[in-house]
Amino acid sequence: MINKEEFRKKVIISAGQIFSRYGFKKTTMDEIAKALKMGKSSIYYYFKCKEEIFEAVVLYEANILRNQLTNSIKSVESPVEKLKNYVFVRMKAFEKLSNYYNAIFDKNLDHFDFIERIRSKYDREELAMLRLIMYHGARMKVFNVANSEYTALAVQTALKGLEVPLFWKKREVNIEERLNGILDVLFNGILKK
Amino acid sequence: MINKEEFRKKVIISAGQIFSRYGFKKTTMDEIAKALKMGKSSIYYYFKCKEEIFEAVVLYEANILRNQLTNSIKSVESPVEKLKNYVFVRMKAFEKLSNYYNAIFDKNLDHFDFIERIRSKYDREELAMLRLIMYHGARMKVFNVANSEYTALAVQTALKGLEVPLFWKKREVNIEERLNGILDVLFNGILKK
DNA sequence: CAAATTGTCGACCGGAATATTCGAAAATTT
DNA sequence: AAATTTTCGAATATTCCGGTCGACAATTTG
Repeated sequence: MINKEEFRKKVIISAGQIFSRYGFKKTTMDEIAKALKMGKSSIYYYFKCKEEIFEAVVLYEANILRNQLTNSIKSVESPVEKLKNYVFVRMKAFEKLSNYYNAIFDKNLDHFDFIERIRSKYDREELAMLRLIMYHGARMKVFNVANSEYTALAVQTALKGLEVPLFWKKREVNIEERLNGILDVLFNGILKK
Repeated sequence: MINKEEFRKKVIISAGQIFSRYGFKKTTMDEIAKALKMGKSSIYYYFKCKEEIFEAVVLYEANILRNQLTNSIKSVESPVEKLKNYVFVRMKAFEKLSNYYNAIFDKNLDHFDFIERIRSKYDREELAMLRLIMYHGARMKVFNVANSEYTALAVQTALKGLEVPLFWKKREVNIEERLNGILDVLFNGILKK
């Protein structure tokens, strides 16, 4: 291997797929090793413990999500489209990530405080992005928002409401439907008539 | 509970969902019990062991599949449609079932010989269905098959080829695409010009 | 080349998780 | 109220799995 960092990334990607399928607890080091065609012990040369791998995976995925979101709003001009894109990409990502969360909320609440740190950092970033969208929409006289800060917060809260059924395994509920509902209400309450 | 059989069915359905998600090994009796809102020990009143539950689940699912397949070919008249329906239903089912198999093929090859028994019985039934379709198609002068027995065997072999990437976790490959490819080739080689 | 460093791995350990048992007791039937 | 069926908590037995260790292969250094 040329580079230690290089190999760590390989592990992260490989382990990420398994974690996302089975969650933290149900994923074994043996599986990760086998997926890498490697002895289990070798992995410990690159990572201190299983938890460290998980942490790296979450960090990595969070980064990808951030980029996807940024791109999704840069790719269109209209504020409406920006918001729509943002919300859809976000939901898609969280749907995929729900497995990670299911695993965490199981028991190990004490450990994994790093998840909370990532989460709150991400929350702040999200708020900034949403505020930007709101501000931009207001500037272009498409949105009717008095205070973009507060409106962004409201939107964020609504989006979080969508996560709940995603993580609380009530899969029957059609998320897409709800999402469209929220967007509909949102726009009709926000758009200039 | 009115009836022991009734309750066994409840267990089978509930456990089936968990097995299909996590496979045999990664599914715990605790999870099954919790899903049933029941003490773990109570389940042992109805089933001898975890393996017996799994066996019952597989049996149950195989039965459902058989019915779905029978219905799918009864629901249309045209031989082409019959074959198409059959193949699609079959693939859909196997996609769903792939988790069971992943779990089994992992290590426990010694146990679970009952799977092989089910499998070979199912194979024979499938062959019979396919032969019927072939025969019917020939009768209606839509298919150009000399020996429906051999043609059915060929079709079955092709279908099994589709399973491989399904179970061997090469999820990237688009199965639907391959399936359409196979059907295309199949019909153009089989249909009367 | 040899010494040092880096990387890989099999074998092993101990604690945790988990399947299964058991007896007691609740619930239901007789 | 006795008998039977069903449930369950606690205990047990067993397997699993994260992590360690030392040997050694591979590579680098000098």
